[in-house]
Amino acid sequence: MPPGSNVTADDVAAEAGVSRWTVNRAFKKDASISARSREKVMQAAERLGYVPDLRAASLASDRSNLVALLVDDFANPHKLVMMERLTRVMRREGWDTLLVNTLDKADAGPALINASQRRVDAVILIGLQFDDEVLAAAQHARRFPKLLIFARSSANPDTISIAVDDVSAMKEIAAYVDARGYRRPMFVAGPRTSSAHLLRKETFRDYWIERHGRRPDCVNVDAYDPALSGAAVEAALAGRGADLPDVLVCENDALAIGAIDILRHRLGLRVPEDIAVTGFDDIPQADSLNYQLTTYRQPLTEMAEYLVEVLNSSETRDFSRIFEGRLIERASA
Amino acid sequence: MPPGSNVTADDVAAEAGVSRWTVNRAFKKDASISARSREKVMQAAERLGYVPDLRAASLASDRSNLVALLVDDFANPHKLVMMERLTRVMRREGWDTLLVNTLDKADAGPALINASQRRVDAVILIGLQFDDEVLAAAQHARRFPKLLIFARSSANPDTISIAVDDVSAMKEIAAYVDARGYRRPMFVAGPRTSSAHLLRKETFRDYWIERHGRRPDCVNVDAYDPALSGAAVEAALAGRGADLPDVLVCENDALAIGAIDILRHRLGLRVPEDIAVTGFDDIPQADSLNYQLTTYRQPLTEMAEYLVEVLNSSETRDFSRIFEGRLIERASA
DNA sequence: GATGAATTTGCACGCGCGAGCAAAAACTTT
DNA sequence: AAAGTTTTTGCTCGCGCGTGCAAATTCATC
Repeated sequence: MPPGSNVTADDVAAEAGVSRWTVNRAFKKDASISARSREKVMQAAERLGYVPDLRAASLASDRSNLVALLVDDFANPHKLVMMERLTRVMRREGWDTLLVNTLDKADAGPALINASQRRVDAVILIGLQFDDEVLAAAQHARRFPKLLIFARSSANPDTISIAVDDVSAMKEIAAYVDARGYRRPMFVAGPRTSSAHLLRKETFRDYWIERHGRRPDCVNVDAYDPALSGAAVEAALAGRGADLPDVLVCENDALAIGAIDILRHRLGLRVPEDIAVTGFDDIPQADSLNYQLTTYRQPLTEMAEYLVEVLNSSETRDFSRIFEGRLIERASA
Repeated sequence: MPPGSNVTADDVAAEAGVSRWTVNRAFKKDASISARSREKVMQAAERLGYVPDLRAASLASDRSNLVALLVDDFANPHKLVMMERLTRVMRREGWDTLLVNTLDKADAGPALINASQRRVDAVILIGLQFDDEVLAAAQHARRFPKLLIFARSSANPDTISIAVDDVSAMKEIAAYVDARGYRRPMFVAGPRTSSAHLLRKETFRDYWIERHGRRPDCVNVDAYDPALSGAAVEAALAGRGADLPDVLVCENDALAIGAIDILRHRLGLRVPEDIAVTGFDDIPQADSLNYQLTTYRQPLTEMAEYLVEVLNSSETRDFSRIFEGRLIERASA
């Protein structure tokens, strides 16, 4: 079947002895059509190898059932987990996913325009949030789609955020670390982008200041990349002699894993005996024998299902919602 | 800008004082248009927030510039690397990516139909290949797109395979292991799917039989998932007492990493002193301090660039091509 | 079997843009 | 400045389907 020869609904209509509209109705979920003619149509379609053209459908109906997934951070294994969960749930509900690699920070705007040209119904950011400039670009885009932030909280009223409560989650981690008797924590933070991104770090800091009157040490990493995290931690600990922290509280698992590798293999320290480590996300590796990382799990499936609800809804209210995660206690802290 | 109000090329044309066709030409890369009117159009477009509608363009031109990326194996970290590389290169050249989660084996057919409804110009499989049944479904699909296999060789004449030479790569690994003096290898293989998939395993086996007259042990894992790999290796080694292999030759890094974790943390063995391990793919973790995995690297960027060439070409010859990879020697073997 | 209600089917029109050609405009050449 | 050449612009028609309504058919009821 060469690319040129397109079977259209008209062909199927002729084959089945019905009108073109009946053919297309046969492929709609709950269209007004009798079982008998649907059957006839389906058989004819099968014979001819017909499948409806979603481009045309989308053009005519002004709904694409397509969402853009913007990802800028492929070094973080958690992205893979989130992609899997999202695409699985979305596909089941008839939503397709446009994967857009936001090459770098400056590229977020063009990436958004790119998606906009396909007339996506929504744009999803996973694990990060829109810069204000990007948001402005989005608003300017001719067809302003829903802007969803998955697995990150955001205070921006123009976006819908589906995430766990960073504040209460981090408080739980802090309380856990505190209760375990650790007294010299160091926070390992990811890249500093805008506003709410710092929530976890600030929450931990505030907690510690309130309880112990001291501001915990902190190290910043430029990306959620285990290799970079390791390097940053090593640099931070170099030259401190015996004055080491007793626990590294990491903004997420990607950072934690890089830190653990460095502690063990470069600094010759044991985890958790010499330095404990906590993460966030509960990526698959966190549960591996090698890391046994104490971390915090978000209910991703539940969140993904809610996200699809939001996609399916035509209301325009603010759908932002906070989910309950839970601390996963393992050997690393 | 509410969803209903669409700015079309006509609006921009009026604003700029030109015809609609001039507007659309202004957005085409090398269209026949004067610099002056393109400038006029672009400014008008900017003012109105206009971006061309790719659905309509695709409908009219019969080219979508969209490819479907079928992924079924989100447990393998290498998928993330390949996705990044592919989307990066493709986007630069104006190709968008539809990420299709092939939920399970039986779902490959429906996934293909799904993609076909968006009239993708090509379907890419990464790291696995089409089952024969799926291929049949694809052929049946009304618009038969290019079928590409990325990072796996395939003998099927209807598909285009872009990969390294599994046979020579595995021979190189085998020779390396052999030269290092290992004599009791065990091959850790991934899921058995069709035909060429077994290439690595068979190549290693044949090499070993030829050189040493013995058939190496082998363990099969149901998916490229470190956790499953660990379990399978543990089961295979249980009850063998001191009769252990001296090297695990793994079909890829995902399997190797799971194996290493088990060897170290469950069986109390050292890598490579007690048992060495080799992988395939050179995923980021292979280079981590923790694993230092000897593995085989494919030239992914080069391969992705070639893939885009294939996409851009309108010829129909067989574009399959073999690339040169190289052995990355690290501490694990 | 006639009547009204409910279901099913058919259709005019439009979604936004591209191919390919003809008309117009802008340059060259003599 | 006229004629020829090249570049630029405008336009007809069609891509395949959805919306919303009217016509036709089927079903239920008495």
